[in-house]
Amino acid sequence: MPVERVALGLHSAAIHLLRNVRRQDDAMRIGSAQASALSVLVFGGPRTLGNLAEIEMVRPPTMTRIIDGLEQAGLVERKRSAQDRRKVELLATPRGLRLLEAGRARRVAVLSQALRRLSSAEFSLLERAAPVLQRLFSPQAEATQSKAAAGAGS
Amino acid sequence: MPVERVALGLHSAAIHLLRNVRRQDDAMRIGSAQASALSVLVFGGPRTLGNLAEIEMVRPPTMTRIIDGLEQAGLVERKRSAQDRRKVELLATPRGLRLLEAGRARRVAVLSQALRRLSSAEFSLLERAAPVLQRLFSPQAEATQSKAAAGAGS
DNA sequence: GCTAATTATTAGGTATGCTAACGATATGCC
DNA sequence: GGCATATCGTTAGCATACCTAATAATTAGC
Repeated sequence: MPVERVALGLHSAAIHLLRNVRRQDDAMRIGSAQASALSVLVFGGPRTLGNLAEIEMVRPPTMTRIIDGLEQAGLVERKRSAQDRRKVELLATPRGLRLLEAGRARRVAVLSQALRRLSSAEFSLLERAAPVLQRLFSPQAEATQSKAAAGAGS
Repeated sequence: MPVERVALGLHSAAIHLLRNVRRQDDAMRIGSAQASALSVLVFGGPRTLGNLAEIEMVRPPTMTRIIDGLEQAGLVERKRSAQDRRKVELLATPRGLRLLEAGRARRVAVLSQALRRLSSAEFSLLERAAPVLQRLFSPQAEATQSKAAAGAGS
């Protein structure tokens, strides 16, 4: 079955790719869940804690603690909603934005460096494969609305 | 820079791919680190704790506890090496093997199902891209040498 | 045979996930 | 208006997974 051989290959490649890229996040000095949550706030805009928990597919108590850390680090601000005082609005601070952009640049740099080691034929192959891979499990393809385009998830 | 666009695309695709595949692992009732370590033992054969820690890119104390859990669950056996009594040989039990094969089948099924939704041109593209992607961050490409064989780490 | 290196473990810290229970607020129903 | 109920976030307590530092056991070197 070639389908399953390709499936195994893609699975293994994805694991190794992320494993290497993720090392760069250490420089941010925040955990991966924090980085992912922050990226949603930076690239997707302010939202409530519950909404962010849903997007990140974690339970509210988990998000409470993720945000605790980000707030202590001065990367995110909590603000009680005026319309509904049960809700807490979350927004990235300028410092959070700068941190995330620097991290994204580092991640892309690692990947780009690996890509530059390829022959031009191999690179062109990946260039055409990338959009197909993105569609494979794109949020639109599923019923669930998954984490947005963020570009920094974990 | 097309290189960086491809890098971003591959990164995002890898995140979504693994997120979807990993959901299947919940059925195994063991954590992802345990599943990954077990898969190395099953598909790559017995090895020492330190060697496994290196392959999995975690520190020995972390591997000690990962194996603690697997041993308690009856999926892995510890055995002092006869040649060097400092070393601990790890090997998957028959039950560990069965569990992992069932899990692998589920993961591959999810991926294969997604692949089957592609056109034959798209599939053929991924078929050729998969080996290139695997080489991108393959252990051989790095300084380390012993990490090879595994074949299924997660 | 004493010293140094290697291997795994224990101890203790942080981050990330969960459920259950709670306080504060909003909504609905009478 | 007022009470019951639902919703939102938090606290409390538990599990997994990662780390560094220190320790015990064993092997290797001189």
